[in-house]
Amino acid sequence: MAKITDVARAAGVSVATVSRVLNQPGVVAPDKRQRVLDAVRALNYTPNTLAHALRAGQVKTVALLVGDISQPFHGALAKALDREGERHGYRVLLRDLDNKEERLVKALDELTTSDTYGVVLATPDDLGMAPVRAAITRAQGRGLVIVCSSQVIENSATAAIVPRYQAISRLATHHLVTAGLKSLIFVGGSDDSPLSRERRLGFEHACAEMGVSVDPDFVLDGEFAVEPSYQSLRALFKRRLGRDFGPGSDRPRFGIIAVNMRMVIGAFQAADEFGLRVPDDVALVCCEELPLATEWRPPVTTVGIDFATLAEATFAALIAGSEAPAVTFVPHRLTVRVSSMLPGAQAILA
Amino acid sequence: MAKITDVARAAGVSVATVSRVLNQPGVVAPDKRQRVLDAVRALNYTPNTLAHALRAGQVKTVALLVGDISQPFHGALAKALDREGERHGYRVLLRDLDNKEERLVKALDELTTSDTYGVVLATPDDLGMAPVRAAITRAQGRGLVIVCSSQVIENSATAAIVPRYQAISRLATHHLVTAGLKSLIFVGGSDDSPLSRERRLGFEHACAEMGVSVDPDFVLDGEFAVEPSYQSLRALFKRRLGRDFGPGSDRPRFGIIAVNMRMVIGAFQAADEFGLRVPDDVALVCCEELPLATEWRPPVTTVGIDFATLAEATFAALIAGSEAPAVTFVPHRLTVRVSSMLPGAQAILA
DNA sequence: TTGTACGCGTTATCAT
DNA sequence: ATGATAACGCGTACAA
Repeated sequence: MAKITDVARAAGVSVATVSRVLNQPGVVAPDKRQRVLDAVRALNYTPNTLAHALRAGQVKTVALLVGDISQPFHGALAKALDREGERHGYRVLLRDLDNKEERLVKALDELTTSDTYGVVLATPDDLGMAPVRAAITRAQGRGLVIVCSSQVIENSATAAIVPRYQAISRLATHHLVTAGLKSLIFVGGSDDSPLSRERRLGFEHACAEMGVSVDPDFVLDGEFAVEPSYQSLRALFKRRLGRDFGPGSDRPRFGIIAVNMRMVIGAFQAADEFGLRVPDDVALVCCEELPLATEWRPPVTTVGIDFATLAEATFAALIAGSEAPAVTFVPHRLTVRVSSMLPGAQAILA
Repeated sequence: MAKITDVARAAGVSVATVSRVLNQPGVVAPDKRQRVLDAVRALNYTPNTLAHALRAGQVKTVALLVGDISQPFHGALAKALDREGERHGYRVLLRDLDNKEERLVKALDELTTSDTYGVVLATPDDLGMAPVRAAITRAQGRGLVIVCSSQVIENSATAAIVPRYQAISRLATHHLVTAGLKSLIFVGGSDDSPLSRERRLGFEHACAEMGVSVDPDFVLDGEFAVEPSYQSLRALFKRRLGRDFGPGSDRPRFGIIAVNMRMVIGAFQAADEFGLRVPDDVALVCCEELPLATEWRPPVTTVGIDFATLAEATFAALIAGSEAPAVTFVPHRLTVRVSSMLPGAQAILA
């Protein structure tokens, strides 16, 4: 509660001197400097952030507008951003959008440069719609720096920090084909979403490259959730299992590429219901890297990005402001775990 | 970027009138009032939050200090707090503690009344340690309102908003015993944690009340994670399954009470490995209510609190400040799902 | 009802 | 090297 004038009085100097001691050390004479520091300690003085920011005309806060913070993926992102922000002296304001477009527009319209230096957009939902783009433009017009950590927004001057979605599902598919699998199931999202389309293309391209045919029936919409993934896989198994792919007479293994961990869970449950074991009967890869993938039994092979790297690139773009590149790609990584290993290979892990 | 003086000039009035139009509607003459509102629109004026707060001496931001935001439980809490804060005009600043005591102390020491109105503490870790209590006291001395949404902090003037942990595990246990189960396994945490002790007591009290004996071997430490829960259950099954409890000759069902969803996952995996089906061979209850419990297959019976209610009580305590009651209990609820149903009863759901 | 002027706590400019 | 003071944008007491 002590202010700079109190410190000045206690130290017997002017407020200007106190300010200098704190901000331009070395300019003030050693004796006065010491007296000021003593007074600061004695009075337990802390500069008023508000007054500082008002004077400086800049706030060290970034708003994280996130689709659904109760999803571990977004939680991990928030965590990484908080850590990275700490390094740069920024704080993170959290706004949960509940995956609603109108909440995003409202949240954007409420932000000001007096609250917030910049905004991090992170939602899988399509941000290309006119109302959203308009809200982004308005916010930018108010001087806010906006960065999107999930997708490239077409026709928008918003810096994007994105994984290569297509390359990720392509690598995941490649991994399974390399392991000798010929029958592959892709559990993705609806083609309405540009991101989902990207991922499906990655799957199909990889299959084409590797000479594996894609049965349209094997491309499923799991709606990014457990139940629909389970249901669609179950339906597929009912129709085709033992006829077109394993386990039939010779029980050939087949593969599943699932986009996120919830879809992986759905896949495990469907497989389980048909007596299929992972990885003995089914090899499985997930296109996002979360702690749960490691904790799962068997541990799940993933192709994913590192959240710390994503956060780092995001802050770099925020700080660069309008100087930031339009698109920054975040590298991804294939982490092979038991879920996609040949039964014989697992022992080598130990 | 327009300021109040710009609006005043455009409307041909003084800044005081503009301020009044915005803050004390009804005081200003209708014609001037309209001119001001028009000017506000035309200039796209937004009051400067910083200057406003500086003048008002109060900030409408609360800091959420959370153990690990990548856990869905904490994510759900953050989401609910964001929503409730919105209702009261507050924003939520997120700080992830990574379950580290020193991070908590540091985060608390960095907060000021010029940044933050109050602080919500939410971590399962023990907050009773001296360094933490000291940091809390320091923060309170600086005028911050502190509320703890996870536990009662002994010897501290911090308002607590807490579930009745003991009652929750007790109700979960009661539910299983009522369903006719005599062999119960409790997957909890280490007794080092006060919260874990509470939960274990709830389990034991319920057993005592219901005349069910507690085998100390059946009280496990799952460390709040998948793998340890899986391992400890697996070890127990190896030693005792088919000897002391089902499935033996007559395959009696038995029950598992697990504290959180990660432990439930571990339990499912251990059960699966021994060919035990939920709920046919094992009935299962989880002591926290998360979306994943519903999505799981089979859906998991839970005893848990409602996050919206928790958030509501938390903000009530924040706003009440020193007038807030020392402890506010959040009601819990038993939601019976398939995981604990008798095989015959499941059909009735449909 | 309306306008003038001051203060919120800082920092930077300008003298000294 | 140091001190007095203006300015950041707003709300309100006081005067008119």
